[in-house]
Amino acid sequence: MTIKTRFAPSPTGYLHIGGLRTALYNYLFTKKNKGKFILRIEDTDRTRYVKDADKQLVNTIKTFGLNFDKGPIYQSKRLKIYKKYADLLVKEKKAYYCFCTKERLDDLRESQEKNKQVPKYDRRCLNLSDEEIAKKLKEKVPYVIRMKLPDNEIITFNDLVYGEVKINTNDLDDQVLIKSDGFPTYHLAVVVDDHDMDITHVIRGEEWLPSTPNHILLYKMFNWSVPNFAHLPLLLNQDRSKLSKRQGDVAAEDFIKKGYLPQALINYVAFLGWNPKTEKEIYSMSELINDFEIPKINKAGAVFDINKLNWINATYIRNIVENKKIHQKDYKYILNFIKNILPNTNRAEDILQIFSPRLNSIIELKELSKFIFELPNYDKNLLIFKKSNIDLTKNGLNVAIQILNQIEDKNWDQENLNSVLNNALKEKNLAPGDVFWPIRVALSGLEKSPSPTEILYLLRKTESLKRINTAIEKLK
RNA sequence: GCUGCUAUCGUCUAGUGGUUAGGACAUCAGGUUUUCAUCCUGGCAACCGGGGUUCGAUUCCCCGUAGCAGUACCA
Repeated sequence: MTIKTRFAPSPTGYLHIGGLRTALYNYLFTKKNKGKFILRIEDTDRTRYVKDADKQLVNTIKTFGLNFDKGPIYQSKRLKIYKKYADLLVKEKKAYYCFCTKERLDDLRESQEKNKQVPKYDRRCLNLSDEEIAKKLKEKVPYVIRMKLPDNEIITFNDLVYGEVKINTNDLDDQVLIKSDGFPTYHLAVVVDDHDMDITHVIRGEEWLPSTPNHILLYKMFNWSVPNFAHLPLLLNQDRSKLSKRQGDVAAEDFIKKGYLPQALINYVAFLGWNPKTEKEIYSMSELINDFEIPKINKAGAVFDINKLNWINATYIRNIVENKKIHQKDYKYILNFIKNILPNTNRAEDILQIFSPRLNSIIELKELSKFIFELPNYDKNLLIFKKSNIDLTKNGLNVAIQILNQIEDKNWDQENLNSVLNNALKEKNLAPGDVFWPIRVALSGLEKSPSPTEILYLLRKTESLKRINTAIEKLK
């Protein structure tokens, strides 16, 4: 049997990082088993619909390389199908019309909570006579359709991640299937669609575990075969609550905008709740596909840790820059990113080369490279190395000016700069701290920066000499 | 409240009826270096608690405890 999975986000905005992981696991499982992966847009809540969020979602999923075989399929275009099935259940007395108003439902819940009862629908409309129903329908009283749960029945299912789960129907509610606006709820739509699309494995977040019995009941009411379920442990904030926007970025797009590489994010997110049981940490998509197995998924929620993401992203960046020939596409991606955040330079490649070892995300380049475009104000004492003094520093800078001046523009590269400076150091018997340190400060104005030869190279001759002269002036 | 799920370093995790409980991130210290970063070396750091079962339990069972989720005409 062909494996079929789906990722089914609702278009309420960005792609949540948890959603990204759900999509990823679906994708990995599907590819591993040579199945089909469907994208379905669950747009049944018109009040939460965000314009074009669906397009954004599709784009984002694609930038992560999670290509789907079919879709996107929109639930809002399948209204008739859901209604047909809901009507069928009503006809078979497996579901019923409910005319209760929102107000009554709210009051009911309130009083139940006050009396420490389980808040659930009291089935007032279950026993309406056919005449009463017909009358209300004729009067166009708004209604919903609710599923009728069996009493005191234990629903057992075998979750691929959590194992055997048992829930008594008495603890469940008669879920609404069709809302008063005619749209289906998630519960109906998900069951109808997953059946309709021959989904074999439903891989979704753990928050759905408690309502899975409702879904199973629905499958049984329709006489459909029940798919496999694999519920995924939740992604958590630092305080272990469900990952939410409150405590930092949760939109996958935001990470991309900050210069996290899609493959790094994929790599990181894959390891949140799943582990290949090896000690390898860096996995490409194809390696993930190869090693992915549902039994290796953990049960406990995982805290999203930006530190580890930073490390993985930094590792990817360094690797791509060090092996740019192998990773040409990724290298270009980074360069393009740099051109976007630093539009006023034609030195993107040199900047990347020099700063890549100190980058967690590409956006950090903006801050790190600032001094190249504008020399910051700095205290003249910063020019003097801790083991040196003002006279030695002045001397060092003057020597630097002299020898740098002799270097021709065409020879102005790191290797040459380095050897010329080192030779001068030897010949004149100067300490590195009297030459390299003050040059570096003169050029960057910073306490911490890349090495002097790197900055000299970035700044080129004219600007470098100008900045060193400025430093000498400061020391007078 | 009710129902369900979960529980190994701060974090992500590996692992076992007998282990010095392993790795990675973070952190700390040292080395390299003109600073920073990279890189290298090393250190600190965990089996939620209580009962069983057992010669022996972090591992199996039970009970607690804690955390989380669900409890919508949201998904």
